[in-house]
Amino acid sequence: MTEENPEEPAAAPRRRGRPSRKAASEGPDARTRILEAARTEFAERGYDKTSIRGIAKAARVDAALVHHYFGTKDEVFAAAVEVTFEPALVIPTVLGGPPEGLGERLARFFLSVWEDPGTRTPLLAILRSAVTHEAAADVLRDFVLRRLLERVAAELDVPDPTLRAELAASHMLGIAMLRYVVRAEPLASADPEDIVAMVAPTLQRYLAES
Amino acid sequence: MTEENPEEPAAAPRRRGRPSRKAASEGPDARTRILEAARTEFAERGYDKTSIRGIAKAARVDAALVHHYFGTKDEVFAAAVEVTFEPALVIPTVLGGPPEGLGERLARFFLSVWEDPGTRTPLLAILRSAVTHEAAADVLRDFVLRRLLERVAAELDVPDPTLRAELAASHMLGIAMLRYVVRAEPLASADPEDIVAMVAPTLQRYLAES
DNA sequence: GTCTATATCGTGATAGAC
DNA sequence: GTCTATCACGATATAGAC
Repeated sequence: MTEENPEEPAAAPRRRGRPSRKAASEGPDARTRILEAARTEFAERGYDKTSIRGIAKAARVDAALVHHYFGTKDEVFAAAVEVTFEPALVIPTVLGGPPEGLGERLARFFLSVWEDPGTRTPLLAILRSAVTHEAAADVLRDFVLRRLLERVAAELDVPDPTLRAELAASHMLGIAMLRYVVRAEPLASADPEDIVAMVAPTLQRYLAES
Repeated sequence: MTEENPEEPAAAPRRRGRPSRKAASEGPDARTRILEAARTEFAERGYDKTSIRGIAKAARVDAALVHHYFGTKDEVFAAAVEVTFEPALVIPTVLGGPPEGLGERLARFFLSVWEDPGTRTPLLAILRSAVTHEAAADVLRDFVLRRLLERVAAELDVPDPTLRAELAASHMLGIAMLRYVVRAEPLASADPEDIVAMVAPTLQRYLAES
């Protein structure tokens, strides 16, 4: 993991003549590269172990440039995990439709979000960091949980809707931990649809059954 | 008396005259104090943010003494979370008794372990560290999960027993995350028995129902 | 046994040259 | 805009005095 970078498209064959001025800055511009590098670094290492220098190296820029664009490390993190993640998006997808399919729709939506690397990376960054970094824990509590749970809970016709919604969330969080963070078998290699089939009835009971 | 409580940084009033040689070594001996301090430090801050100096300060000893007794930081961590946690203990308690009460016994056992600070602290240390520190993740995978799950799974009379046992574990892990690590409401303040009542049927379904 | 002193390194952040 | 140079700090770990 020294020089090669995932973004670099297929090691172009060695060109002759004078090197292009853009040789070291192919692909997206520096700002975007920094943001992407920050996301994957925070996702893989968590907040504490991620360094500005490490982000800079992954983005193939100078460390000072990271500060120049984003300021402090906290601000880099905030920018990296700032999720458009509009919670409204989940409402029609999951809550719409027949109530008896709620658990299955939620389980499938949850897994699809985590199976897609594009959406998984910032979530991993938040999860890996929330355990020790208070600002990340705030993001998890206030955005991922509160804004989402209170909307879901508002639609439920059960006693203790917020507690039930949170228990459902705790199960999904635990699955994310074991499957994507700790990578414990057999869950880490299980077929997503098998997980959906097993988990859906649980979510259904929490959210729709009294 | 909490005179040697690590949370209270030695609030002893400033004494006059020549310091007693024992002033800094009241209570348990240094080795025990270091171990206890290490447990709470790792539990509260996670592996990365915990420093040998911090442990030494909490234990009111010199930092070099920590190295002298336990070696490197990794070895301090291993000693701190080395859980006697005999998995055999859980077998009769939980698996014994009528099968239809399995979920409830497991839920109650799980919460009792986490509600007791004595058993919670090393588990918190493992959980907070496993997210970023590979050695801690190994402990979580190999000891807390594998040794426990494979015994439980061996007793189950359902298809996919290990996957089902792990799904049950994922739910409990998620509850531990939200209640004890992230402290998200309303789960963080919920009555343990209410949680048992809600979660028991879920565990029951995973472990005993086909 | 305990602690002082230190070697060595990596961190976040800033100032300022080009 | 980009990068060099540097500051101030705290980390692990060790050598060795008493």
